[in-house]
Amino acid sequence: MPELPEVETMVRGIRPHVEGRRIIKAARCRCAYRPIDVTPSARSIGQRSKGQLITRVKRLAKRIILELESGDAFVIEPRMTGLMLVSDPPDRTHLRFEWQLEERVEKGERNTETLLFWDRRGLGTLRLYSQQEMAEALGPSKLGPDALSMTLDDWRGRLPGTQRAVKVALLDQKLVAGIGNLYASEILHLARIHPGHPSDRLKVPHLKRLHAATQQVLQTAIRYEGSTLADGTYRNALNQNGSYQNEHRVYARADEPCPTCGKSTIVRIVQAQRSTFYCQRCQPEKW
DNA sequence: ATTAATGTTCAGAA
DNA sequence: TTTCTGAACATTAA
Repeated sequence: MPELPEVETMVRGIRPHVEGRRIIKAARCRCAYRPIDVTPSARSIGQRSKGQLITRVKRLAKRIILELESGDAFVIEPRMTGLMLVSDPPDRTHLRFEWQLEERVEKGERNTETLLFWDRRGLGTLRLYSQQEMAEALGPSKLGPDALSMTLDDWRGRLPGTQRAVKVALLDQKLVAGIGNLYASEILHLARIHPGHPSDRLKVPHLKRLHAATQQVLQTAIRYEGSTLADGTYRNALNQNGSYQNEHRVYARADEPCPTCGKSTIVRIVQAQRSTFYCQRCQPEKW
């Protein structure tokens, strides 16, 4: 499920193929399933973006942003199973959106001319925003600071504002943006914090560890190009597996020995209707 | 053959 | 106000 590291990997993967290139055509794919949720209408998106130069490709939290010379920007939310590809897709039945790009020859090589959005479950969304709409849709009232830009002071300023369990708070994109279910468990294990700990009762030493663990887990996961889980859904821009799943400390490792202490086994609990994995010895409830 | 589970986000309820 | 629940969806495992 694309979280921050997976989306960052997609962005890095498509950037050299897409940035500085002109859009010939942007259109929804006729898909065997329900068409992708787009705003404004697919026709309007096609008209407004046709002929536009893609000036910059960037990531914000779990979203991919394609900035155009007009000031408009595509904002793509992969949600559960969406992928941005510059290669052959896993199949054609789940293709949702396609950008045909102007051909370009670089160093004697012909680069990809098509950018694809592929989405098996179809929960992903695509928007074409004006600058003002962007500021509104991605502003502080909708989205907290990006997880990688969070400073210790940001953590100290934001977590005490809620009594919710820290694992649940980490999933709140208004509080901190980019962390999802998988990395929340990984970060808390590295930080040695119990997932049920009330956010507003975390002390400064915990917040320091949380800050450091967030940086370490997300940066490392980006180096490994994200996590491809057992269902094999997530792939990078070239339709290749990530490899951070081999480094997971706790996620989906119930009943396996804890990689830190080797004595306890990882347990699975449910919080806010989602799985949480942790070590009862390394992440004690009280200390 | 049904049913549950998967996890992100939003709308609407508690 | 804050927190929680269910729905959207396709696919797989039980």
